[in-house]
Amino acid sequence: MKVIERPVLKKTGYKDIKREVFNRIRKNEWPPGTLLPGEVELAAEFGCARATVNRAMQELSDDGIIDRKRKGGSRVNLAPVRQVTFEIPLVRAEVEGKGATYKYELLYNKTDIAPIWLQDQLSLSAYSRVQHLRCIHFADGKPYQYEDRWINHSVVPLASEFDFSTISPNEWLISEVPYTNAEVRFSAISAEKYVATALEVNVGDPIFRAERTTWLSDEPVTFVSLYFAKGYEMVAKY
Amino acid sequence: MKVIERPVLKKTGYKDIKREVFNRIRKNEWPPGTLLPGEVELAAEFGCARATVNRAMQELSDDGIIDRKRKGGSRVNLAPVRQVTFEIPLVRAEVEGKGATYKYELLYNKTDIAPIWLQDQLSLSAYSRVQHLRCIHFADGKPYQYEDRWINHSVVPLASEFDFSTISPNEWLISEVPYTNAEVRFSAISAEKYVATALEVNVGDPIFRAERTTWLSDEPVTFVSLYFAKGYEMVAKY
DNA sequence: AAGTGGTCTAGACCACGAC
DNA sequence: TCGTGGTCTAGACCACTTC
Repeated sequence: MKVIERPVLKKTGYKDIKREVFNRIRKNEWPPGTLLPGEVELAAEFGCARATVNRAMQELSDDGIIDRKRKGGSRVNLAPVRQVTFEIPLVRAEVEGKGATYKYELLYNKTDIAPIWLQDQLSLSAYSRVQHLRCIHFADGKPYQYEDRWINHSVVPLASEFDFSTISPNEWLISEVPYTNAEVRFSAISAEKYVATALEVNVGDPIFRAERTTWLSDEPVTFVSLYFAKGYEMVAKY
Repeated sequence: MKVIERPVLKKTGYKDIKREVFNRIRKNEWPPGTLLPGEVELAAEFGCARATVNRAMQELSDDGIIDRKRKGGSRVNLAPVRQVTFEIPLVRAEVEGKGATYKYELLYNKTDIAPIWLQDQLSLSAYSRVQHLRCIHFADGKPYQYEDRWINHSVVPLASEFDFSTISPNEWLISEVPYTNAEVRFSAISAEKYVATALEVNVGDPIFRAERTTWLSDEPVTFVSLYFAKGYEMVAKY
């Protein structure tokens, strides 16, 4: 008589523990507020080392599912802090990712003293020299995104010499000043004349706008306003 | 003579390693594309166990700074995939967090057969019963967010019995059906009459809208459109 | 003061994937 | 094939916090 072969029983890894704990939480076996068993106890239950349990619980904590405190133990979060994560691709990558042809065009490029509002925005000293660029990104020949950017020359002096007629400031900056900190603000605005013209929409049409300020360890690098074409949607799953 | 006390020299932890490696990358000592030293080598350099280096490098990988492959080693990412993370709080918490007084009002509440477009949106079978709610959230007495929600009764039948006149469907659902999957879409739209009236803005004004579809393991739970008051901004740092 | 999570170690085995 | 990262272990010490 033939013995049915079974796949070898896999050892419980941290992922298994993470899934199992999460399931118990989701099934309300451990409702919000519950004090979970300690790491030692869980390790005993799952028959593994404490370090393995620790990793699983750490990740659940990172994911905002549970809250951990020394001595206090781990508790199921009362108000799960849902967080959405968006990837911020290069415009070019975004356009090409949709299967469209990307085109870029420089509209304006001038270096001068920073206007007052920008000094405020970037905490610049008076008379700082900044480069002002305006450009537009196309998808299949149609305007996709209008970009209005200011670059701080005291941090990125090389910008003055670079030819932005073929490479967009976005792309150049990423290669030149990688790993910056940034703040983004998304909002809905009404298209004013200049933007409306560039994006080929009517004045007053609703526009999805992203404003981003970027620093290289406390030094302001650039401020950019991105105006998206009509119908643009920013999507995320979580 | 008094001896200056120094803090005891701390051992190098995974955070130190992470910071150090990141600094070398940022200083272009290890430019994008560089093949980094292996974990064993780094462990030797930092005088610690491989596991410690491993944790540091894992996090750098999670952060999108480096790319790791078995046998291939770790490389500095060419195109750093920047990602922004937003927290999605309860409206109430959001309003109160701004120091404003929160108020909620139910405008509409009716249960019926799902309209065709919703059947599509949620992959519902025909004749599914859904509850349609409209409500508005105030901050200091001013309209803050208008909510238009549909709840799938076959997943959350209890919704039909619940009194939404004081507790918003948002809050009730989170307590009732926690840890769901969701997809959000943000866009800028033009206020049509009904929304404009509710938010006390002019018809045609630009509105920041979030649409969210929620599932409880493949079962569609709810679809909601959130319309934010004029001037609303969604902010994130990264 | 004591219990819980945070972190490190030294060693081990495994699995992927470049060669 | 075989080097690299992925993961686990058993034990240890430490630091934070609540009691």
